[in-house]
Amino acid sequence: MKKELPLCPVETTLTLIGDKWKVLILRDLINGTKRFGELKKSIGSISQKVLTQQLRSMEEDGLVERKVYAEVPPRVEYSLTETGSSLKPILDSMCIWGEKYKEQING
Amino acid sequence: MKKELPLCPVETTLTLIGDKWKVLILRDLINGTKRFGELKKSIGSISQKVLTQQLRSMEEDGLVERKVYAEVPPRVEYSLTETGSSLKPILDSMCIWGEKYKEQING
DNA sequence: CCGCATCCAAATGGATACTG
DNA sequence: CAGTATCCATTTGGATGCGG
Repeated sequence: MKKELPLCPVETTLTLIGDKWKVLILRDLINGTKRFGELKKSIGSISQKVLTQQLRSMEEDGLVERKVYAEVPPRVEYSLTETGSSLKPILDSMCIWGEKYKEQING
Repeated sequence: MKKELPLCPVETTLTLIGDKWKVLILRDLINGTKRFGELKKSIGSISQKVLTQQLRSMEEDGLVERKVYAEVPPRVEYSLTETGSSLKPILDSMCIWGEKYKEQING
């Protein structure tokens, strides 16, 4: 099921990262490789099913790399691709803006 | 119904603008004040109900200003607040990133 | 440990009809 | 023109149980 890209580039970006879970995953992986279980624990309220879905989707989009180790018990590690890492400045901007906004609200 | 802000600032920002429709509305309004009908026509595939919902939500969040003129037929104009305008750099970054991404894919 | 399959509840969005 | 109200189809996500 190939996603087709929207006409507007802003929308393209949003389609890829504009999701509550995806940004949280990105922020986690920016600090380095993590295992599935670590991600799940770190994000907290996400269900296993949804986390899997999001990771698969981001993998398809070329933002995340998935590495499976043939061990028992199994180990699966996720990391950002170069494309994924290139989103960092945007995430940082969003972070800064979000903080300012919060200040405005709370006075 | 007051929304409570998420813990992570990135998420805060995303809660406010991370929506297919909201970014499109923002991009439209960045170029100046628009009437309801203009927005609807410009965005195209959005339904009246959803456009109203999104605008109301953005108004509550302090991103958009709504101005009603006591005329017949009625005229309602929407514009960005200062807070809303301050999102422009982020939207621009997203736009640029989206274009690069598209090139990579179609490459 | 990681993830798939299934079932089910809730939220979302479109279509339509009606109003000041 | 710019909404509101209602109904309904689709999507989404949580919970649970099973499997490599």
